[in-house]
Amino acid sequence: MPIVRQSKKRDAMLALLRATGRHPSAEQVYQGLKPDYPDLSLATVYRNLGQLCEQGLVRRVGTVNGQERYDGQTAPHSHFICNRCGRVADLPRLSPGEGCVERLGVQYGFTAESWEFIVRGLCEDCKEF
Amino acid sequence: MPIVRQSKKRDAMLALLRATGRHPSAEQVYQGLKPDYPDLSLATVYRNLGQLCEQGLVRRVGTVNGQERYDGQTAPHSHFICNRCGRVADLPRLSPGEGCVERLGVQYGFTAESWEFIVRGLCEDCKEF
DNA sequence: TGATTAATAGGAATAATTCCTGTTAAGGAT
DNA sequence: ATCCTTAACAGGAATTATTCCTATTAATCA
Repeated sequence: MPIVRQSKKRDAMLALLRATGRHPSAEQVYQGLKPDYPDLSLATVYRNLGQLCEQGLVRRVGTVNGQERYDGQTAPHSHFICNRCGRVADLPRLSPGEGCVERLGVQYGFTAESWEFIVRGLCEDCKEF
Repeated sequence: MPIVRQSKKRDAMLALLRATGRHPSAEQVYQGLKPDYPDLSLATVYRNLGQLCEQGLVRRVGTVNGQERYDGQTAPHSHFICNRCGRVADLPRLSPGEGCVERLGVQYGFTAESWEFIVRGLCEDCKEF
């Protein structure tokens, strides 16, 4: 595991992810930073997203229309995903009882590293088709 | 929405998905049926998986290593996904309190169509690295 | 200030999924 | 039973999100 150096672009990515509530895709992060970093490469975005996830600073939310979405908010919470427009919205924490996942791990023999609750449906705007 | 005709291959896909507990990918469904249906096409597998999902007979479980996984079990339950070997296992139903999602829908303005709880970590075999 | 190597751009490569064209066959109408 | 409409299909091409590769740049430490 190599040491992590300071990187302007990675810092900007994390700042963007923390500032937005939109749970952007890699492409959207790229488009969002391209104006400020004209020589930004999409490969750099993917590499840094992966690294930020490994560091636990960013979470993968799930794939929407074939594209992974990322979240810079690390406090535990859940997500709503619109099946029509692909919008990802935050929901309050929704989880089974305290210690529930741990007990299941013992029972089924796994070690839980993370868990998530996702609601899918139609958002306010898409309801009226 | 066109009428749904009887199809040997689609029936076989559904039977396979209902019989297995492995939550296979499209490719795995294809490989599993190829012996019995030598002229089966991967495009057919994808098309029928999509249709079965629309009909509510099959559920998408989530992407593991870039591949979507499918589940023929429609009774409500949750899933464990191994971060190392990609194994998907069933867990008992884990959900927030009765009516909780409905209340959130009212509060946040969405219409929920489905929800899922996913635990990720290391399975029994992968624990010992 | 120089050495080491993480970070990067840019473009090529990979691979899951979708699309397209001509053919086959399910099932209702005759 | 036979004809008609069109859903289902095979096979292969196209699309596209993501990863990989190579040479270059720059962060950090001695």
